[in-house]
Amino acid sequence: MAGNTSRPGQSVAARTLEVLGAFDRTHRALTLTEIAERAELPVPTVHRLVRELETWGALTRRPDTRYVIGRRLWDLGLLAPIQSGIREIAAPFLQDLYAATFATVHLAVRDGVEVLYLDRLSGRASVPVVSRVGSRLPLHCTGVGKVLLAHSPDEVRREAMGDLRAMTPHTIVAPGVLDRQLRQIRQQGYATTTEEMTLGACSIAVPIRRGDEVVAALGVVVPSLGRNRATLVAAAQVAAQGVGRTLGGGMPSPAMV
Amino acid sequence: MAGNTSRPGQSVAARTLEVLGAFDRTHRALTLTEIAERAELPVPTVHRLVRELETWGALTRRPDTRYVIGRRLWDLGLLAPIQSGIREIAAPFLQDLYAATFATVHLAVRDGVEVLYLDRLSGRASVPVVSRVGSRLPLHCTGVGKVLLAHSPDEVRREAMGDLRAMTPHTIVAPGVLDRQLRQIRQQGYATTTEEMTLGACSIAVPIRRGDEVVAALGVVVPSLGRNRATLVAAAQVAAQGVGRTLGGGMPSPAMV
DNA sequence: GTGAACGATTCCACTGAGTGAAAGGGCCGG
DNA sequence: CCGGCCCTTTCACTCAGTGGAATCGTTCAC
Repeated sequence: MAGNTSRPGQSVAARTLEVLGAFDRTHRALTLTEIAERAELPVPTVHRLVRELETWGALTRRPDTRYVIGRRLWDLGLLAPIQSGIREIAAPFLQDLYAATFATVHLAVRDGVEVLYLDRLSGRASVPVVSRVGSRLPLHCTGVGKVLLAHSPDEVRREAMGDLRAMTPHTIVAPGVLDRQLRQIRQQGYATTTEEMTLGACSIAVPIRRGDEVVAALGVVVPSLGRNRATLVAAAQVAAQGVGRTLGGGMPSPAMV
Repeated sequence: MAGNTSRPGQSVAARTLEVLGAFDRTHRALTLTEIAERAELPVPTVHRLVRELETWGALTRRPDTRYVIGRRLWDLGLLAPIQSGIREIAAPFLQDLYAATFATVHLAVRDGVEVLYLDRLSGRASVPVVSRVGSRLPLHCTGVGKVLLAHSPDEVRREAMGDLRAMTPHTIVAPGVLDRQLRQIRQQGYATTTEEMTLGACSIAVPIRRGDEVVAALGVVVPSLGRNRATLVAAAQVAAQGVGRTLGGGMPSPAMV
């Protein structure tokens, strides 16, 4: 910045972004001092930046003097290609699937070695689940994750296999067992989980294909699979087919995520 | 900034935000030069800022060298209180309403003298509508808008009445007529529109209350009202009651928007 | 094949915007 | 009334930011 800096080499733009970066899912409302601590910047510096961010609408100040992400950033976030691609196309199909099953329905893509949840519909009566729109979970213990993992490049699969953390006593942590499951998932065209991520929650998931490539996964979460497993799989597959058809068979473009 | 500036008095942070501000619904992917034009900044300056934004994840560069809003800003936008308040609470009720009617369902709040759409569910079979999540429309010609207008402070109503633009031949542009409608909406507890915003689209809308205050509105869009008007009103009211009950009767906090 | 046109990059002499310790307010709770 | 906590403002100090110009890389017309 300009002279007198305690940490030279960091630009003003970077500091501004650090301030925004202080906010996350577990820190949605921060005081000036908290932002300064989390961004590792002096309070007066943060104060100046925060005022500019507030003026522009990136942050909003609540009556209790805490800052929260502002409406303008919300607007901006909605412009991300994530939002306009698969998510919008899939939305009606998710709704149909929800209407047919009244279970929590998920749309997810792979982001590195994690599942990124793009959309979720959950009825009041549904099983409580941890996933939220925008949240990331491990690939190996969720239905959509296993589908995506089964259709990932070897490289990704190897990396993911290296860290099979147990989320519940039912989580599969043996690479051999998981590998056998993945093969089966590719064969039968769907994945299941039984309390592997959350106790009391089971799921089935199917791939969404653009042409030959699996670009996303669609999942249904229920208290137990039992006798309606076939029904759920059928319903999910119909919905996934529909999304895939609407996506078109064209070249998968990175902008469509 | 530092010396040599063509437009002194503008901070680096402000310029960085100008760069982000260059993106909007009709400009989702911009080249460097386009950003520079829209932000009214020299190309090299924008280039430097854009690279920092890309490094941080606020922007993503597509293969065709255009920039789009990045995933990290999407994440950040989801943290806005807009997202976590009414929207999440209402989501299951919207889904129930959708499942019951298979019509496009809206959740909206008033933002100044406009309707801000917080959420939308639309089945494939539904009427095409212009609203999208995050979009804003005039208050006087949409169902949710009329509900919100009917329960607005006099000041807002006066301002909105001053500019009744005709969107279709059916749009109500006479303040007297609209005022009478608003009174009726307050009495009967719901609003209707018939092709006032889009030809071929009618709607009914009901208020969502937190305690006594109307904090949002819930709307259903259908091709025509006809004989199932009563059914739609009933279904929407049940859903709106549910949302209101779940919101709780506490002090309406601005953070909940 | 050539060169005009356009956008993305890089350079670098020039300078005023940014910095942050310190001091000043404002608001509790004790 | 005072001590603690957080927000806000001040201001001497200084180097980060600026942007015109030059360069590089494509694409496209002829």
